[in-house]
Formats: sequence, C-alpha cells, structure tokens
Amino acid sequence: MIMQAHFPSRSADMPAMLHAGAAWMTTAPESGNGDIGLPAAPVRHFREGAEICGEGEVADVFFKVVSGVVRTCRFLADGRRQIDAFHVAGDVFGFELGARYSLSAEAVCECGVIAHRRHVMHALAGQDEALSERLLSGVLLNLMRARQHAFLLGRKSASEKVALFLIDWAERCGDRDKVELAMTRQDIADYLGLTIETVSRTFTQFERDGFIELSGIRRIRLNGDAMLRMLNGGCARMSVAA
Amino acid sequence: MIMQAHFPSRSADMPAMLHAGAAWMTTAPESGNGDIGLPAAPVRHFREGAEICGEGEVADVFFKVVSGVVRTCRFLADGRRQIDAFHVAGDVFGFELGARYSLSAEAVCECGVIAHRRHVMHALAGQDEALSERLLSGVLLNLMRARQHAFLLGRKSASEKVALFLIDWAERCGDRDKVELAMTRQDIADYLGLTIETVSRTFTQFERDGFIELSGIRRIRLNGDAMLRMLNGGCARMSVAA
DNA sequence: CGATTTCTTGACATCCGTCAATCTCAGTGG
DNA sequence: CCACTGAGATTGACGGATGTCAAGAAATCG
Repeated sequence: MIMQAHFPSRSADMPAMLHAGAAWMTTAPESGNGDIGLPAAPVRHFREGAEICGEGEVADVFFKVVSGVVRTCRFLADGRRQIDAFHVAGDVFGFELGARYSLSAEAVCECGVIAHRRHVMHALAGQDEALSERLLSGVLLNLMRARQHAFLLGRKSASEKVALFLIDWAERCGDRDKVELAMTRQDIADYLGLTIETVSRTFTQFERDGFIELSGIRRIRLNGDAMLRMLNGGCARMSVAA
Repeated sequence: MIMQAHFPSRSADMPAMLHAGAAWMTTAPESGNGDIGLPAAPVRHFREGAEICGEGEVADVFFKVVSGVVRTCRFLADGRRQIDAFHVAGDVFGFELGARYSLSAEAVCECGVIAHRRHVMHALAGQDEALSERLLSGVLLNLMRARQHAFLLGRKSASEKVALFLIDWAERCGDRDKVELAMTRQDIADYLGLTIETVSRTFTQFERDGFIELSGIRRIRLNGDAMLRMLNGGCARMSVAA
C-alpha cells in the first residue's frame, strides 16, 4: 500500500529539531529568575533520587531545570517503572491538563529546578503574545519528544532503541562523540521499554562492533555515523529513516 | 473513571481525563466556524484513506475534526507504519514545534475537518486569556495522550494493549459496551506496535474468553469490567494500574 | 457472481525477558 | 593498605511471547 521509498523529503526519524528548546533558555540557566517573564523564583535543589513531584499530587506548578538531569516516570503495582522522559537544563516539565500530576519527577543526579505557578503563567500568557508563544513552545517540545518516544517504543528493536537513545542523548549533551550518562542502566531500560540485561548486552555488543567505547560505566565515546549506518543498513530489522 | 476506584492516589493508567477535550467542543461539532474564537472556516471533507496533511509539508495550519476519524502517522522506508493517534470529532491535531509536519494525517473513514491558521491563532492567543487557555488545552490533550500511548507501548503485553485500546476507544465513542471500530486491524496493529496477526489472534482469544462479542468485523460488544479484571488479575504479566 | 481486500488461523523462528551466577567498583572500616 | 560490603553491571542458559511466512476464509465491491 503505502510506500515510501519515493519520499526522500520525508526524513526525520529522530529530528534534530527536538533539541530546539532554546525558547526557554533566553538567559543563563543558573539565573534564579524565571527568564520567561515571570516573577523571580528561587532555585530548588534536589539530591540524587529525590522526588521533585509525585504522581497524584495537585499540579499547581510546573518546573524548569536549571542544572542536572530529571526523569519523569510512572510506576506499576509490581514496582516496575516506565520513564516518560529525561529533562536537562533548559527543559520544562510538569505540564498537565488536569489538576494533578500524572507523572512523578525525580532527580537522576544532583539537580536544580525552578517552580512556576501554573495559573499565574496562564494568566500572563493571555496578555503577552511572546510569553504565550514560549509557553506553547515548551509544551510542544514535550509533545514532540513524547511522539518520538512512542515511535521508538512501538517500532524499534532493542539495538535500535539503545543506539537512538545514545545518539539523542549525545546531542542533548552538546557533544556528538563523548557522552556522559547521568542515568543508570536501569533508567535506560525503563525509558526504552527493555530490561536491564538487554541494555547491558546491547552495550557490550556495540563495543564489540566498534560503535562505542566505554571508559568507566557512565562515560562513552561513540561513533554516531557508524551507528547510524548500522541502523539503516542490514543489521536491524527496521530502517531508521522514513 | 474506570480504574480510579482501585487506586485513589497513584491511579491513572488510562485516565478518563484524557477524554476531557471538551474545551474544543463548545459549540456543535458540525458548525462551520471555529468555535474557538477564530474567524469562520469552511469544513473540508475527505474520503476514506485520503491524506489531510503530509509529513514534511509546511505546517501553517492545524486541524480540528468535526466528523469521522483521523489518524496521524509516520512511515518507515520498508512501508511499515506507526500510528501516533486517532482523532475523533472535537479533537485537534497537526500541532508542531517546527515549521513542518512531523506526521502525516489521513482519513480513517469519511470525515470533515476545519483548518486553522497557526500564526493567526498564536497572535490571538496572546491577547485573549480564554483562547490561550483553550489552545493550550488542545496541545496538552495531545501531550497526555502521547504519554499514555508511550506508556502502553513500552510496558504492556499484546493482550493488555488490545484490551486497553478497546476500553479507551469505547469511552471515546461514548458507549462503554458497544464499540464501532472505524479502523482496520492493520490500523490497530500499527497503533499498538503489533502485527495484524497478533491483533487478530488476540481478538479471537478475547471472544473465546467472553470479554468481547463480535457482530461483524467492526462492531464489538465488550465486557469492560471483565476485561479490566483480567488485566489486573493473573492472566497478564503486568498489572494495569500503578 | 467473480475479484479483491481484509481477516483469521496454523506452523515455525527468533528476539528478548526471566532467572541466576558472577564481576566491577566505590565506599567503609580495621 | 587491604578486606569486606553492597549496589550496579555483566554474562550465560533457557523459555515464552510475539513476529514471520503461508494458506485459506470471510467480507466487500463492482
């Protein structure tokens, strides 16, 4: 039925655009005031593993990361976890449609965040086009990433998931070649819908294949181009690009 | 509303709140004007299978469904497809962060949609708090659903996926017991990250187990409660609720 | 009614999850 | 300095859920 070989223009499997969160970074990340036209707010610091907000709590504020890494996630009765997203400096999280958080947020590592009152933001957005635009951009960035994530979870093999995660994370960290993983293997597994064993095995295999080089558990040098070739080429069942 | 009963605090596996798109339905769906404070716009009609917008095209408008069902999706080189979402009357789709659509939209069945100019909407939203709020709600609804979808894709077995899909679709169609599926098995498979064979087998198994009754291929009577018990109970590997 | 598409069913293959053992490494205290 | 400890990571063996391939049934349409 439908076919794609004819659509070179329809690229963008993991579009670089998802890194365009710049609208929220108009001032230095560590500046304590909101940089989005809101009253100054203090930076709240959290230790590794600390809960920033909990699923089910009243969602009267949303957050902006100024330093460190935050994960938003959900838990199942048996203790398993699905990680919705990782957020780094400049990212905004905690947006909700309803009155309560549908996700918990936790510090992946030591981190600082600013809390903004939701109704204040909404009220101001109705009077200020630029602010309204920035607010919308923040939500849209979350939306684009969630879509991308769903796509990855739905149609990718384990090795594709890990490879795309590494490439994506490298870009978000600003360095294409050297990645400092802030999160554990378990975090990665819960983000990719895999088990920790599969993640670990995939890392090992990638190292054997020369796609990555581990120096310490969290520090990785990666050959993104080779990895992308692998993804598009024979190894994986499914091609990466559209 | 369904699962809340069991889980007062950390509930929300497939929250009923996701059906709260009412902000976009303030007037009758078939009314030709935008019902969101925008200049009147004509309803454009599409035949089954027709493309409403294409991945990669300039995203100068977003859409509101007034009748029928729309799917937003993405294609891979080998012709495989991931369906991002189904949209029914009252839903809004086609929001983008960047300048171009990252998803195609197609008519699942005969349907009517209204197109709104993006920059007009943004400009007005900056002057009108209520409108800004409604715009944000539309995007947030998309975000909540995308999160939910990712959760389902990442941590659910095939039977859980199908069951949750049926329950969700029944609610969105307004009837808890009788579902009229607008989409093919292939559509469902591509939405759930499964193959058509697995979807078909799961339907058959559900019928054997008494969870559903098929009258015709697209018309289903379902026992949602029994299905939910099954999901939370022993059959599935993973529990449904948090 | 035939033609075509869509769906169902079966047999088989495989990727990845499960279970369990072992390894690595940082921290701690003797 | 070294042994002990415990959390996180790796590795192996194995099985099961789901994908793949193929045939045929059922629904749809002209």
